[in-house]
Amino acid sequence: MDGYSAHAILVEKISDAIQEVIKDHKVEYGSIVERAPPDKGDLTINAIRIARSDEAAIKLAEKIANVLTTRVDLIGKVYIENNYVNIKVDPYKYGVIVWNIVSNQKENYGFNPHPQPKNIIVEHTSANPVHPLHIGHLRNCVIGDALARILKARGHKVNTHFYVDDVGLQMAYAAYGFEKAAMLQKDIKPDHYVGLLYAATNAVVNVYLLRKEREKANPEERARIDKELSEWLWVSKELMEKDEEIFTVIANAAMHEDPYARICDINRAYEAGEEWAVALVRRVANLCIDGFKKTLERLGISFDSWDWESEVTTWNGLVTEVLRGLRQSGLVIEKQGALIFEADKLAESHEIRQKLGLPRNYGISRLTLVRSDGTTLYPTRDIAYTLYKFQTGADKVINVVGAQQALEQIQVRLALYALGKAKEAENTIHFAYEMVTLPGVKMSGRRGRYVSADELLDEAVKRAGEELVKRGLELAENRDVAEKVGLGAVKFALLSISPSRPLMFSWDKVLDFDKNSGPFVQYAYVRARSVLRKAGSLKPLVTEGAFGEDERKIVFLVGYFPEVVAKSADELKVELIPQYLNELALAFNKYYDEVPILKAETLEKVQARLALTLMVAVTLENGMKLIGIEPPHRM
RNA sequence: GGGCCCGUGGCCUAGCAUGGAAAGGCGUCGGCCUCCGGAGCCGGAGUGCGAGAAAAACGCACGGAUAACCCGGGUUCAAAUCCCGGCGGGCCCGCCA
Repeated sequence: MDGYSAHAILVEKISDAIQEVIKDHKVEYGSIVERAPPDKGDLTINAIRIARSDEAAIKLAEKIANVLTTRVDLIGKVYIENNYVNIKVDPYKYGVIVWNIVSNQKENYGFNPHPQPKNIIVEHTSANPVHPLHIGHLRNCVIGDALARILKARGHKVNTHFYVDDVGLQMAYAAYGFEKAAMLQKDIKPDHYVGLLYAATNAVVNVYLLRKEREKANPEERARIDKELSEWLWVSKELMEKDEEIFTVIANAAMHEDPYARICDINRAYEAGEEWAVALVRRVANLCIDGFKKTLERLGISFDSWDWESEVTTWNGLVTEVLRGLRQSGLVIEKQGALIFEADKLAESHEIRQKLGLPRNYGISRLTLVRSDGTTLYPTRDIAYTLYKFQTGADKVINVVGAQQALEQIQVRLALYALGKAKEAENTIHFAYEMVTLPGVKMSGRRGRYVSADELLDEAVKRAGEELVKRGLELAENRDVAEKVGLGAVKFALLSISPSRPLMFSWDKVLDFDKNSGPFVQYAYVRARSVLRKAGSLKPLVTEGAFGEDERKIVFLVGYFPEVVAKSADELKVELIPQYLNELALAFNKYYDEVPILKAETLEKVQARLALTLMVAVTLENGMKLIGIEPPHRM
């Protein structure tokens, strides 16, 4: 059997058959054949949407129903309800097609190539190498990874990139801390170590700067400064409690010099590529990245490319080129030695707004490109980086970046326009996701306040292990199972909520083991595999009349999978996959409960049901892999 | 001050681009293992008082319970969905990233 999607074949047949009947009506929307709600069959056609009036809809529905019953052999039953034509597939005739495609595709089932595949770069995670990955990054990471996998399953050529933000003040802060405290030799995971250095330096320097500012401040300003100061003193206290030694060493060092001046010097020298600064900064950054890689490896997430900001934007002169181009655009002004890009002016153009999909009144502000001391700012380098991505051959660039950065992402695209890179601007997509918030506290890397990804994963695996023990499995022999289940729970939870929705973190939400969860899907999969194992030498086989009404829903759902992949990829909706998997798992669990598989009355029935079970197992497995969840063999 | 995102049963989450039957889960109550793995499956929707042997029905009281689209307008045959105006929560408007 050719083809990747039985569902597509089915829908095409239905559409062809009803062409004649609906040709007098103007159909303004994409698909007239939709999925039906539960208990209304498999597919549905809304006659009123086509006919536009009640009486016409009734007649039209009848005509459609007639045509479908007589002309589409894959359909088993058609009935009209409230102006809807509800359709049930013929479980056997349609099931054979689904079975053939699944049998051919096997571990690739779900692969559903786009007619025009593209070269796509997915940039995600891209955490600053100054602290460990925390829950927010984890949301980014898990979404980005799944997105890349899904786009590949849609036939696109995908490259994942991690942008290492090694240029900028934040890096210099961490480097300063490292310079002062390197001799301490802490025995902790390197990124956590760097995180402590970074937070301690931030606290020390902020207190230093605020005190200095306070001396020359007038009374009103003092009130504000005192407030900030007391907050940073509180942060300092927290950090002292975490690691007194680190904090003290950095605080002492800062008493004998101007720490901020030193930090700015590190920043300037690093950007200029001076050897001493490069050695210092790279040591810290690499320490942190070693830590990232450990976490990522555990998550089963890897990158095709690690792009060092310093290399791909600064030292190679690309950012200088960008600045030259922007100056020529006439949209750059100079103010006290700093360069400012008038993004707001460019955004006045209706045409550009439209092309970039900006809402009419979206407020755009100016963007400082270069500081008075000649160093560049993050968005400036980001413009260069975006160009760099296209230079490597990408048709499309997807940036998985927090929604807080929406304005910056738009400014970058406006800058591309100013540079005459309209195509690049239009093919740069900000895939925004909302923050993960902790109840009560505000997460902040600078303040050392975060729940790290490592802690979260440890806790998840620990809880999964406890569940295993409850079910009589020895933990010692099942560490890998606990790992898969724990991580599966976390990933599923992070993926099933739309990225546009803010996520209030809670252990219960992220570590769910009930329905609508990673473990639930894994469990259904394990059951299916277990049945197949028990079948021994009995092979799955589909013979005449193999599937009946009992199998209909599952046959339909399995056939629908490649459609979900296509939709998920084309609309960049990762959450469709976990939703689908939950639905299939639910349907299979029900089937498992109600219908005997190995004890079916005839050999043919047993083999047919094994075939169904195999299809479910393959689909669940492939679906889980699409979102980076590992299917366990037992649990 | 301007802008962006979010607001769906007690709680969490789909649905909104393309208007047309509001879908899952959690919780709660009650069932289902001589069966292939129970991390499962199926079903239900309140409480108190009165009279009464008891149940149903009934009456009274409280409640969101044939339980939900933040509120108010508008467009439409039709609005959770589109438009306008509010409200609530988050975020952004930096010579931070």
